[in-house]
Amino acid sequence: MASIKDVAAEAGVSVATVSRVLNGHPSVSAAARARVLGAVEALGYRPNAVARSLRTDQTRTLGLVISDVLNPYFTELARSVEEEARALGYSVIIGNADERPDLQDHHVTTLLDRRIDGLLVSPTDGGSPRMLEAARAGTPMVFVDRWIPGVDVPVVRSDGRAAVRDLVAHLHGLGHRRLAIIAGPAATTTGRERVDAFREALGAHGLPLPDAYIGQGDFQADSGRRVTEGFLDLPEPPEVVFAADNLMALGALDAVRARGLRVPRDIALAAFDDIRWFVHTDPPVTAIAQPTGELGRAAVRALVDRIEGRGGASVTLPARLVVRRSCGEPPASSPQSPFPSPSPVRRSTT
Amino acid sequence: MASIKDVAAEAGVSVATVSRVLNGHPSVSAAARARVLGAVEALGYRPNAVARSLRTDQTRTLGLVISDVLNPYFTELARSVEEEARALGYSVIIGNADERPDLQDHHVTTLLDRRIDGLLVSPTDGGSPRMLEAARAGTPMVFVDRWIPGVDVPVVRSDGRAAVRDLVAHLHGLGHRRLAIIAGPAATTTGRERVDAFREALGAHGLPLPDAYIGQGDFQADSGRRVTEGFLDLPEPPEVVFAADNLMALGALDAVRARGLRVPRDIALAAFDDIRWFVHTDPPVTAIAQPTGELGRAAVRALVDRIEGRGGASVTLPARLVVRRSCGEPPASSPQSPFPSPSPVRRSTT
DNA sequence: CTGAAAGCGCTTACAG
DNA sequence: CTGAAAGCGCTTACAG
Repeated sequence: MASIKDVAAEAGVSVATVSRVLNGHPSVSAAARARVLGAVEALGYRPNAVARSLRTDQTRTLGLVISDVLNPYFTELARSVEEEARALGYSVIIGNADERPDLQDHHVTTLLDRRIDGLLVSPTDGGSPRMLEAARAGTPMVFVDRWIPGVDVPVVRSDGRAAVRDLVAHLHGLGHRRLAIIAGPAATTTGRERVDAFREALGAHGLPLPDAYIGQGDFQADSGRRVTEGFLDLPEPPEVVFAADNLMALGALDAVRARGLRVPRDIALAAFDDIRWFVHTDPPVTAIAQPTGELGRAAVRALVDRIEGRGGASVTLPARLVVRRSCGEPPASSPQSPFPSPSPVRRSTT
Repeated sequence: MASIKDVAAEAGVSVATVSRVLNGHPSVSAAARARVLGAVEALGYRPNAVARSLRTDQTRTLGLVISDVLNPYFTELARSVEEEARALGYSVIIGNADERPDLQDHHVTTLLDRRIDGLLVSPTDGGSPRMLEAARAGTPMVFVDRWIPGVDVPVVRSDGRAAVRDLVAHLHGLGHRRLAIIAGPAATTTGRERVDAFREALGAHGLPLPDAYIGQGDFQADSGRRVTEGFLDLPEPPEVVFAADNLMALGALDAVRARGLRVPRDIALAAFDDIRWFVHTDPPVTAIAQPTGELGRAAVRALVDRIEGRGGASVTLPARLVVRRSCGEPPASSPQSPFPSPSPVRRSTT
């Protein structure tokens, strides 16, 4: 592969001059510029990004460590991250943690070894020593979706509390009183918060959240299936299951179907995170939708601000409830939302 | 960040010795090794991968350019690729082309500039000059899922011909005679092949595939919706729509639902590529399943074989039909597959 | 077993 | 406007 030396030789100038025209430095004569450009063209020369990075100490690359690529929520997040990064002149390298702290740590280490300019992470746990150390050492970093309390890093996420309140009001209005949740790992903020928000919302209606109705999942489908089976085996099974993410909702559907039961007749289902397939499932699933694309873009902007020394602040965006049919038929009489709500609620038209 | 010089100073040895212990070179005294390791630990030293790559001319990194991250098929492929690569000591950088040749070219260029050791690509088109040039210049490369005819690069893919034959036999057995297809882009091999296989299978049953029953899609959901609307507007709409990938099937479901029609009562639906949600859609969707994980792993093995000078050959794996209910109820009388088939056919139990 | 030195492909003060 | 030179952080013959 042609190097800058080859170009210099071909153009009859020094490598310094070649470098200057390549980097748009103003002080190069038109003649020299033309000869260099000609040589670049003739040789099909492309600068070696590795050498450039070593010299300039910047890679123009962002690292993104997501919890699970197989989760459509994160996949959409990753897409918007890459898009915004590209618009700002950065590449992104994605590491998939598969919800495993050890894999997360592997990717954080690899990314740091490659000297990425900044790190975007949705932590699966409280953070490995390596990650915490990087944050402390000042590596530009921002948390997205999930975060680690006590670490001084901006957080870009959505707040689902109001939407969870709307969901519980919706369920209560439908006559449901025994509500259960498939929780995410307690080691994650979203794992804890969604349970807290759910419990708080139940409390507002005078409803309890007994321990038996809190199933411990790990944000992946199998755990949703397993927890749902447990719920169904209870002497008094819940009337509604709220899955804290879309994959656990998938697992719940698997479990319900495997028993020959029907949603919502035998048990109602709702999920955190909305995905396109929820419109076409049997029945369509009521879900809480996050502004995923906006989250990804905001996270990149915050990170690039950090990298380029412009601060970079936390951002919190609201989530919203999308009512479909998996919790029972809403009263047909009411064209309006059947419960008072301070936050935007959309009744799906599909 | 500590460099190798700092470690050498801390350990009281030369950088050459530090490098040797870091790389497991045998000729280092036990004492020197211990001091170096101690210094590494004390300083929290991590080798700079950028510098190492520049010096050794290898990055231990694979590039993967996929057609669309939002497509679960590619997402699963990417996951298995990363997994196998990691097992072999490589990282992978994913580029998402979003089915756009210009974006694909952007990622190929970026990846090549970063001097990845090898490139895995599922081309969205006939290949940009840059990609073709890289292949000709001997950059280790393998095509996965889709490929470019005439380019001397191994191809790892699955052959859906037999499964498409099984599908058509299934549809024919159910009494369907007017079968339509939502095709992928003609610029892609899978786009062309699935239509060819479908036409050929129809021919074997004496059925035509009129032009009006070939809708041009682009493997993304919106095109599936649009094409399906066109089919439904036909004076004589088809009885079955076969979507050449899962996203176009999603779009087809959108279109059918928007008209207040039902699958399979009003129109039957089948898809290429099986995804977990197809079990829970209304109705469950009959699909052709690829051995996606195995494809990803085989592709990585082939690529690493190329990189490490061990050849690296093409691999073709069979796809298989998974019958569900979206094409009509199969005759309940037959516990066996209702059609003769040389390839493995699984009747889904879900 | 060990170190001094060259060199990977760039960029960038510095001097002219 | 231009070039010679230093240097980014490593690895690896070469000599001892």
